[in-house]
Amino acid sequence: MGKQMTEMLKGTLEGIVLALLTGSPAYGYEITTLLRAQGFTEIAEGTVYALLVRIEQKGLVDVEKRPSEKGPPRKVYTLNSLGEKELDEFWNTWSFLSERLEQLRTGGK
Amino acid sequence: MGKQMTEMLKGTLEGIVLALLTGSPAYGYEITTLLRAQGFTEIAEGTVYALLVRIEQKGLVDVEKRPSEKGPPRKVYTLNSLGEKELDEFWNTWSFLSERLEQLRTGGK
DNA sequence: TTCCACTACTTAGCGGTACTATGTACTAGT
DNA sequence: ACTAGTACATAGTACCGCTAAGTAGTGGAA
Repeated sequence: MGKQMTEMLKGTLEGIVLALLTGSPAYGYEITTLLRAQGFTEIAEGTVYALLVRIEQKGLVDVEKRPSEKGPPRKVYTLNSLGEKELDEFWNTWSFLSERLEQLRTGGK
Repeated sequence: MGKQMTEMLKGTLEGIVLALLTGSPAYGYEITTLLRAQGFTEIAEGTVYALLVRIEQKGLVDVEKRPSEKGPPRKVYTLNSLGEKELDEFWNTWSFLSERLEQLRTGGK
């Protein structure tokens, strides 16, 4: 992964994962493949699992363990109300930053 | 500063400063006030100076010391060709991330 | 049956960046 | 003499993504 992207993902990756969870619960391995399908081809597996531990400890998601047909049991994450609130704030923060940057790019000093 | 914003600025603040420097050189204190005027009201002074040291050491800017009418001498930073190249890459990285997030926000799973 | 690939999760240690807090130094106004 | 504003510097901290390595289960190829 490029260094720029690595740094830029700090703070946004959590929002991306929370956004992925809206509406449809998912488990770690699934989220990793989802991210890769979305273009984040170089996201490290460990990064995702560590992030999931974090958002679980922050109480943003509910977790349920389910058996898998092929491999160890899955940990399925569901966005809860606290998580939705956090996601809302994320979008606000993102919008602010995004607007400033768009302004900067189009020459608005 | 909100924690979300703090994390999200990682990787983008450098790009923002480089963008601010395109066309018009500036010194640290000036850059800090410019950032605050753009809405980044809680950017810490120390953050900016540390960032300037970094981009100077990476060779992205040229530096010139100029006396000030009111206070210690200023260090004026000018974006050089390497800096412009870095800024280009920054915009590419930003565009990629921005597009993915916009897609996520508008329900595109 | 041994080996490999895929699925699925975990964790210790590292590097980079923004923040906190504090300090230095110079000028001008009260 | 004191304060506010200008201007820069830096040691220490926290957070987060990456690297690397591991554990555990299933199924197919050799």
